[in-house]
Amino acid sequence: MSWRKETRRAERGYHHGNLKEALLQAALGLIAEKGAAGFTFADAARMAGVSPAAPYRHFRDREELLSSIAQRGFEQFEALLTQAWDDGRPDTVTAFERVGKAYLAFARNEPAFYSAMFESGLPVDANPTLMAASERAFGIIRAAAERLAALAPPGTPRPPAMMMALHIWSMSHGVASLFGRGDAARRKLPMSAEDLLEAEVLIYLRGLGFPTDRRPAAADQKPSGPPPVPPAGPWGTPK
Amino acid sequence: MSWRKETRRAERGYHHGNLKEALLQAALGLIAEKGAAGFTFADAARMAGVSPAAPYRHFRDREELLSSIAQRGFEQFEALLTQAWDDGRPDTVTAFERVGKAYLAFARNEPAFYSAMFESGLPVDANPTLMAASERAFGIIRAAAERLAALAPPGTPRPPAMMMALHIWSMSHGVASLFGRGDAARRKLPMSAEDLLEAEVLIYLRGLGFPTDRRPAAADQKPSGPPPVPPAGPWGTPK
DNA sequence: CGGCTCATGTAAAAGCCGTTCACATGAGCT
DNA sequence: AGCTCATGTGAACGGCTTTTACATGAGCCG
Repeated sequence: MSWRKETRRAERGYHHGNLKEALLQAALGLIAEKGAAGFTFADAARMAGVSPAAPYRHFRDREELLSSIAQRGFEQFEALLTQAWDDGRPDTVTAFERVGKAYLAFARNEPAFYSAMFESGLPVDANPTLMAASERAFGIIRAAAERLAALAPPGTPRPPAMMMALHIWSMSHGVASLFGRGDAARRKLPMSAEDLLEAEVLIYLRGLGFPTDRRPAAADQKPSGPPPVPPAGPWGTPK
Repeated sequence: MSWRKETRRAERGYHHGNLKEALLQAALGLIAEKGAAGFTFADAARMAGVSPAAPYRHFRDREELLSSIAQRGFEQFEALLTQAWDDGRPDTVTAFERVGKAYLAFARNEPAFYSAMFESGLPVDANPTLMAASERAFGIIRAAAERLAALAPPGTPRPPAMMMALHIWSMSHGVASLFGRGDAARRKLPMSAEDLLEAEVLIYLRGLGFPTDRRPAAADQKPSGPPPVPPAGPWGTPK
């Protein structure tokens, strides 16, 4: 029996022992449930079994708790994007699309973090730590764009990597915000958010001159290996 | 001296005369100032010079006021998009891009409406009237995409208009959300949000096979007339 | 072990907000 | 003139945020 030294039992005595962490977890659950706006400091305290004033020993105010969550969110986000990018393996275009999908997956699987990070209205640029975490996450997208830009087909002007990164970011964020959430503000879609974004990115990359129809950028990585399943095109099979 | 029969003078007697409208205006200002989350029912009442209970004669609760504002927002949004689209004049691609810019302009110029419509977390799909207004606004983008899809270059499979519309919407929304606001959550950009979106849409359209470098789709409208200023490409002059 | 100290938690209170209800007012109609 | 009902008021309830004074006990020092 693993007796985690945690929020088990209300008779934990006067001192909680791990309140800060418990509050963060409680808040995460509450935000996922009722949105960043509906989340309540007092509720988190109640859920942790402490008085409404206790949280103030660990967070200056409600906003700082939110910031902490956003901070963690950006860190997890960065980790997820890093993993998705996987340093561009097996090939740059494939990895690039995986990053886009990871963005969506994060929005869908971690609505609380996503909400705190992008929809809570907290001033990201006012908090240097938060800002830095945000920049690091975006840095992954930017690094991926850098690699992709370097593979621009010869003869065409090379697209600025920063611009590409911003474009990919805005596409991912737009799709995630409009269609990628569990049930809030959902709209009827003829396709999944994932497919929508994938097609969008593919069309965009094609617009930059990247070959995307068959094996993408075969000269990119080691030229051997089994060819991935060739997609029929950016929007399924044209009938 | 135009004595508008409005919120002039506090001595308006027991009855305000135009409270509903005054509340909407007050709320609009407050939301623009402090965000949809920070906006307060009591504050709106105070600003209109009535007691905190008065608004309940005109709105079931705070959320209904927010809904009303979102409703109006979608209507103005639709009007703006309609005007920008201008039935595809002078040519489809130009008008299409104008729609994208109008989206951005709306987000920038009407932050309160935009906030209520997209960032307030209100359940759009739970309110049929609101939903309908939202659909009508999106309908403009969809109609524009329809016209554009019909012009797809021969020989290539014709892209589904709905998909194009969703793509354009997500791009516009993504750029607007991330970079297009006054000062909240602003990020440093190497270019304006407008230019960023324009380049994004151009690259996307090119990816669909539309000619966008010189005179866009010259065969689209009346073939004569002065050629518009030819853009150097989607991302300025390659140096 | 005894005692000190300080981080951590509590209780109470002030001020705000949303919401409701009984009541007041007066605009508009007959 | 008088009636009626939409519209506004005041007071009250419960909940939230935040502050302040006080309580507790974990960890350290001798």
